[in-house]
Amino acid sequence: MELSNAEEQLMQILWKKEKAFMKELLEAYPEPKPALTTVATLLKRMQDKKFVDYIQVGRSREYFPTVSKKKYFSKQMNGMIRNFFNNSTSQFASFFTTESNLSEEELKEIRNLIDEQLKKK
Amino acid sequence: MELSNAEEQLMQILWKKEKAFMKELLEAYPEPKPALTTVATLLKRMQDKKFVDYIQVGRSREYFPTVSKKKYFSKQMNGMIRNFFNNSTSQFASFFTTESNLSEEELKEIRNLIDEQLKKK
DNA sequence: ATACTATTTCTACATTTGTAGAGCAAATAT
DNA sequence: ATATTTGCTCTACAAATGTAGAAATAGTAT
Repeated sequence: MELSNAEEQLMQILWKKEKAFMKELLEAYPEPKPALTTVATLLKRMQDKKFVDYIQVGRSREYFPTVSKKKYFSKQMNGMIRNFFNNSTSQFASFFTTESNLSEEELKEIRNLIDEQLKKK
Repeated sequence: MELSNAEEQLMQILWKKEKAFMKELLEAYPEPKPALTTVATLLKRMQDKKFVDYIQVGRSREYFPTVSKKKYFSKQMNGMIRNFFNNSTSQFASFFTTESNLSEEELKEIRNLIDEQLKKK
């Protein structure tokens, strides 16, 4: 089961905070903030989908993500690469390299990263 | 307005074919194929959303995408980069370079592409 | 002309999603 | 102890989505 948009937005907040109480989540929302019950509903659905869990701290719950941002992101990326590049990661990389309008500095920086990766091989 | 999942799947077919008649679209679907009317509904909604149009060819319609795959893809990518990398394309590239498990050959290939890009600057 | 075929459009309906009120339980302030 | 606050669960409801039947349309084969 995937996250809906509203759920993903809340996930972003949770990932940023790593863990948080209801109150903090609400505070983290930009205006116009949703009703507390709206967030509660989203949290519950996210728990059902196994993306969020909590620990009871005193009488309140501290929520936290059970799926790392990195892992979630990777899954999303793989989905896109599958759909748009026939599952070829390098084909995606090519497209990205030539179409993303990176600056000279950025390109150099990435080349350095690639060199480092290559060293490890 | 964004495309829903079912709509996006149909878009992929349309992008691949560039243009197609109803019959061809249906054929392109993997089993189990949806009902023809389901595809018709999706097409109509996609027309409303301005992602698809058609030309009348004789008595039948030849559908085609009005948004290129490239453009659509870029928009999706930008959304992800915005949400996951605080809008930093190079930060995304770093992550991708180090986390994507590209092979040595692929990394070299990409480095070459980057070099070519740099030459243009 | 008549029947058959291939859409198209309308309508329908179950799910999922976005949003939030009502009611309730528990902690806190007075 | 009583009122107030916090936040959880239940319930609700509109909008979006996935899916498709029924009816209308318009060529095509006979």
